Amino acid sequence: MDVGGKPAPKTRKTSWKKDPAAVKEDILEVATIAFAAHGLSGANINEIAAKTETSKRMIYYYFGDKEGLYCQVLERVYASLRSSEDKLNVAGLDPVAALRRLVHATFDAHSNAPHFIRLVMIENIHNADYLRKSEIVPQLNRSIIVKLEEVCARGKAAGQFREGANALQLHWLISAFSFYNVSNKATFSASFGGALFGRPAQEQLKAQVADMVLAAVVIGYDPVAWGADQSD
Amino acid sequence: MDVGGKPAPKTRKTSWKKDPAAVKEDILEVATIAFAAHGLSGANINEIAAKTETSKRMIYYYFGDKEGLYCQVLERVYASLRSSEDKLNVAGLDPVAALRRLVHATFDAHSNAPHFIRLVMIENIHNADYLRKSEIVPQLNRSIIVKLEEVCARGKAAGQFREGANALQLHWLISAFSFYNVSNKATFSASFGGALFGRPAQEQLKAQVADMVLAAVVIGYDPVAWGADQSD
DNA sequence: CATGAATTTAACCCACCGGTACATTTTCTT
DNA sequence: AAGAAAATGTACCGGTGGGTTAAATTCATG
Repeated sequence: MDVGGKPAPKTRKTSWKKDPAAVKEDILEVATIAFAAHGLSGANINEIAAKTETSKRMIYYYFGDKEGLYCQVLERVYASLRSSEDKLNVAGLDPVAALRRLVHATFDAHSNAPHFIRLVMIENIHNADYLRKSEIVPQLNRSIIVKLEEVCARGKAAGQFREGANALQLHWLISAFSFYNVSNKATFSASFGGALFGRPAQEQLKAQVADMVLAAVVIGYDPVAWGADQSD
Repeated sequence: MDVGGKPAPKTRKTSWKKDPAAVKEDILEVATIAFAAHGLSGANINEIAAKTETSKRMIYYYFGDKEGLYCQVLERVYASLRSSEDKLNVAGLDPVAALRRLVHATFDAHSNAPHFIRLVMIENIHNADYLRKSEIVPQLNRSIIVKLEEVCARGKAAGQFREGANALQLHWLISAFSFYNVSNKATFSASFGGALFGRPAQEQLKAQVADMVLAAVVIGYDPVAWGADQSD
């Protein structure tokens, strides 16, 4: 009955909010930070609840248990990163420029999404047990592959890309750089110093990485960034 | 009596062993697996103790507390990986071949050291707080940089490598591939399928990665592996 | 306003687990 | 043999923290 859906959820009458969506969002926001900081077993539900506008009981009311909360945090953060990737439009660009733009954007997106990185690290510690249960994540991830496939196809059609160029492998390559750069910053710095993680070094790294990817895919590409400054 | 120092550790008189080193090793071995599997907070001391030849009491006797145990596990696993790297001798090889060999070896070493990978991941979750306290790890890590520097120097002297080639950046590149390939296997497979993680695909990936690194560093290098099979 | 469903509060429970107390056994030294 | 020191066994503690119980409050609806 009544197709129009529920009455606009914004109408708060007197004292209470009765705004479940907002409460859930609040919990997810806090939980994201907590799980990203301490992991699944390391995060503390009481602490999470304390930083919330609501109470521990509500966490269990809406999410069932700790794992349920964790799963939704995971899905939310995946969706957020992929949506930031989707904003990128490379359809009009020359394939080489498009690919370079994609590499730069992925590198930056990872740099700017530390919560995502940490949660994926944590999920890998758990052998992706929770991610595998998700129905939305695999679908989310299609989009980046589609985008790369499209660029590859155009590059090959233009005779610029090698025939072996492969979207999945490309994504693996680009992700490896971009992910490791954030995920292993702590141990890498502890082992070798922080020289690579300052502003200029990161820009140079980004340019070099793009150059490497292009050199791998583009026929006769002549890398320029290695040892030189390069901007987009 | 007896010459050679302590009485051969095998001579058990009556009941006890009196072999603290072996007991510690046993504990570290079990703890490595446990911490790698569940993380610092996730691992359970009682469980670790149960899988040991000895008792929980001994863990605290030798390692003080959980964190003390974790730290020694971490150092042990770092030492193990680096020592496997040290076995590799590239001094006699042409710089290009030497670098390719180094990439391949690093890739394989990471593939074959899942415990190391997981513990480094876990340590990154903890912002390398424990690694930073270690005195031996930074020293261990010098050796790989030294080796790369030596190859770079030879490559430049021979006019084969770009002047911008830099050992630290190279190590970062090589590690990024090799590490990500193992660390993110679970989530990557969950997201995009396991196609890249079978035997042949891994070999191809390894060859392509080596090709990319070489293309970045070697003047006028013409990549061959992208899309073709290539062995070492 | 009565009713019942949705939402929220406060107090509580209790298993688990990191860590310890204390006694005891074995080995080493002399 | 004796005593010190190292190594080990056993039993226990107590707080932490995930999860629950039951009752109260709010809101939509008739």
